[in-house]
Formats: sequence, C-alpha cells, structure tokens
Amino acid sequence: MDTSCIDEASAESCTFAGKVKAPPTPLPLQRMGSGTSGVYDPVLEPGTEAESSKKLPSSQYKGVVPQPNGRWGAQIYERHQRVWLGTFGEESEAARAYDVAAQRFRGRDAVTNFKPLSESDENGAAELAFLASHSKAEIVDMLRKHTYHDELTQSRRWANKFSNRNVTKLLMSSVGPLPGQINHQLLFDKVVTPSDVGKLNRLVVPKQHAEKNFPLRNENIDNVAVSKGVLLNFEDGAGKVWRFRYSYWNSSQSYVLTKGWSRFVKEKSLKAGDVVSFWKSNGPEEQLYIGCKSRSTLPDHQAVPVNNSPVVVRLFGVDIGASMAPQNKNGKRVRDMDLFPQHESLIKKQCVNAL
DNA sequence: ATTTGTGTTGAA
DNA sequence: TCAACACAAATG
Repeated sequence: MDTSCIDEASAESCTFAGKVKAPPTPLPLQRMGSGTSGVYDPVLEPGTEAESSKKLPSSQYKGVVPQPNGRWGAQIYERHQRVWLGTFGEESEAARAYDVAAQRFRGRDAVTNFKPLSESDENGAAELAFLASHSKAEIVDMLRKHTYHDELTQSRRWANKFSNRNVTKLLMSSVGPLPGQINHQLLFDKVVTPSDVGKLNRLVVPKQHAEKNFPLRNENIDNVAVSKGVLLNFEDGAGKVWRFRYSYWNSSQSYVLTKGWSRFVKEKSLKAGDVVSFWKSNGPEEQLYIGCKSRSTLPDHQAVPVNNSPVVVRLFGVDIGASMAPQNKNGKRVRDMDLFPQHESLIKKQCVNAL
C-alpha cells in the first residue's frame, strides 16, 4: 500500500506521492463517474438485469457498490482513500457493514443507511462501546471476514458482568472517553505549556474554552469583576476524582486551575507538550472528566499501544495492544492491516495508562 | 474459472 | 467524498 501516507503530518503532501502514474494514461476517454449519468433506475430492476451484462445495477445504499458477479461490495472513504469493507451477498448486508464502519470512523453523527446506534438504547450503547474498544483496522477486518456480529455478541457476554458505569470507567482507562463518539463529549484539549507543569502550580485554561465550558459566576462589584473561584471535580479514567480550584486571575486576565493541579501533574507525570483533555458526560448529571496523553492528540485513539494496564488487556478478550493476529477463527489468511497505515503505533508514556 | 477489490476517473 | 467501470491480483 501507500506507506507514504502513514501519518497526519504527511497527509497533504502524500496525496499521490510516490505513486505518480507516469503519463495520465490516455484512457479510452469518455467515462462517466457517478451513476447520475442519464437514467439508471427506470427499467433495469431486480432480477431482470440478467440480460444486461453491460451496466451493473447501482445500489440504493451509501457505501455499497455492485460486483460483477451480482454480489455487493462495501467501502468507505477515509482521508482521500478508499477502505474496502468486503463483499456481501445481500445488498443490505453490505449496507450494514458500511454503517458499522461509518460509525466507527466518523462517530455518532455519521450518515448511515439504517438506524444509527443510539447510546440510549441498551444494545446500541453496548455496540458503541464495542466499536470504541477496537481500532478501525480491527473493525474493518471483522467486516471483511464477516465476523463482526459474532465478535460483538461475544463481547456482550462479558460486558454483562459489569454495570454500565464500570464498563464506562474501564473503557476510559484504556482508550479514553472517545471524544464525541460515545458517552462523553470532549470539551477541549490543551497541550500543556512548560509553565502549566512548572512551579506555578496552575493550568491556564484557554479563555475560549473556559468561558464556554466552565462558567464562573463573576459578581460585578463596582465595575470590578470579582470571582472567588469554585471547586470543580473531574474524574479520570481510573475513576479517581480530582478536585481543582478554578478561578479567574485578574492580573493575567486568564482562567486557571490552581489548588490541586500540581498533584495531578505529579501523579500523571505530565510533561510540557502532553495533552490534557476535558470531557463531560452527556447525561443530566453533567459529570466532568479529565485525562491526558503524551504528545499531541492522537488522530484516532486507536488500539491502545504498548503499555496498557493489565486490567484492560484482559477486558476485551482481544489483545488490544498488539493488533490481533493476522488470522481469524476460520484460520483464513488475512491480508494484514497494512491496510490503512495510519499511526496506530505511536508510543505513549505514563499519561496513557494513567488515564 | 471466479471473485475480490484496486486503479482511476468524473461528478458532487 | 463517492460511486461507476475496467481489469489485474487473489482464490478456489
């Protein structure tokens, strides 16, 4: 594959790098793209296309394409590249495969063919958690091998032994709350500065995010904004609650987390450049969460690399860290996940398992 | 011999 | 981003 497009950094520059098709190939010209060409639905319909070995019947579903042999292929696009999701006998089956991929790749607001998963529904929540606990590559692999349903069912087995709340915590401890996708909404990330982890014992909360997410009741006394500050509780991935004093510093005109912050920095071994993330639960409780990762935001939390807490490793019944062995239960060969190179192997430090 | 799924392109 | 088309690579 195009290994030149492995990480975000080279994203743009690699678009077609190293693959330069010599001459734009003077192809047999006139070839139209999308089926919008003329009319395609009218006459040729189900079953009757037998005679037409010409045009393949386009699918009514998104992400589904016809195969020469009458079967259906599913595909989804990710950063200018097609990710093949496999072939299926039923058009709707391919459509469902697309839906699964779409929700894993694009989150809750992905456009789907059928009813999207809902966290409000018991099974929906379980499936979302399942999706969240597997890398894109793993999900795609399951779809291509048609083992998604089985694996999902299997995961529900052990999941039932835990309360939803605990499952949520465990998931967070392994991959983080999955911004915008599952039960927690990402409020914002901040790459901590040297002073955020230095002797000042405070974290500057970007004004924009502070005012939007952490409203501070400022009583205006005599035209002077006065704020006593408040205590905010944040839960980390391990379920530990951190209490920080949150206030506004007139001197520097900035919002800060002070008392309690240094302990967090110390325990998580936060270093300048690491990323601290803040989430809130979607429910009515409005619980706040905090987590951190080393270095810049990972594009896709992905399968958690190397140092997982042993607890997590056992959790999913699959080896999260070392992408599943390149072979499924059927013992069939798997064209390994050099599929989408991505950047699943970035190494993280303490922050990860501390999450 | 078939089927999968990649290469490519035009359109949105 | 997406799907249509052609056809080479992968499978049985």
